[in-house]
Amino acid sequence: MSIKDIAKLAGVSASTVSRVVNQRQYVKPEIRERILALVKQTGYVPNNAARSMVLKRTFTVGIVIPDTFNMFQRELFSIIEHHLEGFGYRTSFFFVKWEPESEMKCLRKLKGEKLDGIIMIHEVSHPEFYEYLTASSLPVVLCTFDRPELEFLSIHVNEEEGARAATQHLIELGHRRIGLLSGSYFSFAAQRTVGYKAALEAAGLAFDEGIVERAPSYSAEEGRDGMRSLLSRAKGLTAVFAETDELAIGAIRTLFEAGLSVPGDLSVVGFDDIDICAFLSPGLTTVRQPIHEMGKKTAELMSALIAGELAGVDSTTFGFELIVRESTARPRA
Amino acid sequence: MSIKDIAKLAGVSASTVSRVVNQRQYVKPEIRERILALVKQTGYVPNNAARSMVLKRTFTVGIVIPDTFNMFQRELFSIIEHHLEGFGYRTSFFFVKWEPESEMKCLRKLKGEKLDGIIMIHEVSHPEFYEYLTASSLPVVLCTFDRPELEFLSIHVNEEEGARAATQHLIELGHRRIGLLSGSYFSFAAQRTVGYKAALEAAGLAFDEGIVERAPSYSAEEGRDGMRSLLSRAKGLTAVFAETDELAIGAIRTLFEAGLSVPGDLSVVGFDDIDICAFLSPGLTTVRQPIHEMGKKTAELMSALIAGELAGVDSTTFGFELIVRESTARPRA
DNA sequence: GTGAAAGCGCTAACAC
DNA sequence: GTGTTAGCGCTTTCAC
Repeated sequence: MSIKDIAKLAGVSASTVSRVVNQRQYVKPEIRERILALVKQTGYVPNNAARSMVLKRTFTVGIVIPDTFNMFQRELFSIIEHHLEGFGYRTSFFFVKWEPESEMKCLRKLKGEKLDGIIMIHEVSHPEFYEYLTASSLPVVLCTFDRPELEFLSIHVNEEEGARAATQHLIELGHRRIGLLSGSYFSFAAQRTVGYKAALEAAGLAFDEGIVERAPSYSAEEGRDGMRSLLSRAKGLTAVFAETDELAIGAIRTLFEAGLSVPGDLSVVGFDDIDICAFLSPGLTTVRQPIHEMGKKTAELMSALIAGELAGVDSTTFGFELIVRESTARPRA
Repeated sequence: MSIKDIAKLAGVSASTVSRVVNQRQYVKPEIRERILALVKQTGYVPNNAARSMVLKRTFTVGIVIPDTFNMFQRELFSIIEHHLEGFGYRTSFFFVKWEPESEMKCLRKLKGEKLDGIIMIHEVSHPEFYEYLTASSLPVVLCTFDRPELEFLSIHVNEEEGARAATQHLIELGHRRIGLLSGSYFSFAAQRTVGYKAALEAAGLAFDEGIVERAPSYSAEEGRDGMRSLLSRAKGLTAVFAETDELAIGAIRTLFEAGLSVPGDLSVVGFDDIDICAFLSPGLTTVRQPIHEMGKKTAELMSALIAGELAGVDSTTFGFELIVRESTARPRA
């Protein structure tokens, strides 16, 4: 079923069908109705490829996301997809591993799709990637991180302050020896670590590398292993700040295996507030990112960027919310 | 950067560039090298839209998935995506809500993309959807469910037997009053319920609607609420079989809130073995679907279907594995 | 109001 | 071996 078939059936030219389908002016109501009926009856849908060839745009936004995306990113991309759809854009996902070859492969795919814009929910390592993004002058929004030196618009939470608040919460409960479970690669890890240090410093507590564990990634598995390592070498901990909820979940698992109770023996705080946090037992105290607002804003920025409506378009740093559940308590006397 | 630009730079025709890019025969090595160098230097990537117009195929497989996809489905689609890529196919996701309008919108999108094949990780309700799939004679694979009456290829686990094994495990531990937390819409819920009943029957236990709760969906939230309802009206339960892990996680949350311990006061079994199960405290006893094999097989079937290599191509019912962790134990004496 | 014609970037059949 | 040509399905001038 092509536009020509519809035209033939309606006894008009393809141009007229195109006008009707794209809601243009200047079509006799009678003919419009006839065509609309035919479209409905045949189930005709225009071919996107042909359409984007002539329009030189695809109405598609690419979202680059780690192939091991976690629940936080999963929720985020659903939200972005939803809002983008509201603006009339389709969404295309590009899963990339933390490897230069995977990033370059992703870049090739990106180019082949002739996207209208690109949203990065993933920090890539290869400079060539960002160079292409800049050189292509494609609309780009970084979501959940920033590269201030690169002049891309960015949507993210105040990572440092969030981590500071999480750590301060533990300090206020009376904890003095607070372990840190951190990750690698992504800038938010470094920022959350800065916040952790700031809270310690403000309370007059010394930063101790001996109670810091830097995991290679951010999964529950890494959290479990990282906590094992921490437990074996860092004595006297009464609390742990894990830089993501999944690290926290893994850490709690290790404590469970060691026969330690949370928060009885150790308090644990996470970061992100993924859906599952509220359903764990005990519920996880964590730092909530305003994921809905962030996703909505990301889609709005992208839409404005594509439309060239640059008034009021700017990066936004969102506030966080400390969600106190049951995984934190005063240390045992 | 189009093929003509490259052709001009290389001093050859577009056809020659096309031959080189698509690795066809009959190009003088010297010219081939020149073009390859130019491609690399300019970062030229062919335009997919133009390519698929003339080839009349997109090298893209659509995956239809619920917009609220859970961790099991999330893992599954990553696996399928990975294998499909190995076969040279791109993947395009279509998120659909459990609403007729959403399904029809999805169908329109599907048509506009001119896909090479469609994988359903989601049972839709609208008959028109399946009718289109059949009428279009597009390769289709149903993954994680079946519609025997529809003649599509299907990849799924033996739901009934898995549920039977889960329930039998509880019975063997000595449980006699085993609640059921079920869901709606999807056929696996009904199948798992059948397995639950079969196990009861085999043990000479009566099926009691009074200890069955049917949630509207399958999230942890529904599990929490369903368990609340069950707890208030079904007295004397010593165990619960939840038809998905997420329902089980929510159920455990309710028990925690009620001051009941798992497995001390109640045993809980889930189904699917999503990643997080092993990291919960206590670890969740559950029925593991061979997700990697299922995803791989789905991609293989799709690839074979597209290539028209129909030898040995058939639906497969996979076996399961009962994973006993810490959420199940003998009932209190 | 409507149709004819051109062209988007690419590939394949055919000519040379 | 290589170039010329036609055409995929669509939209948009530009005539009429």
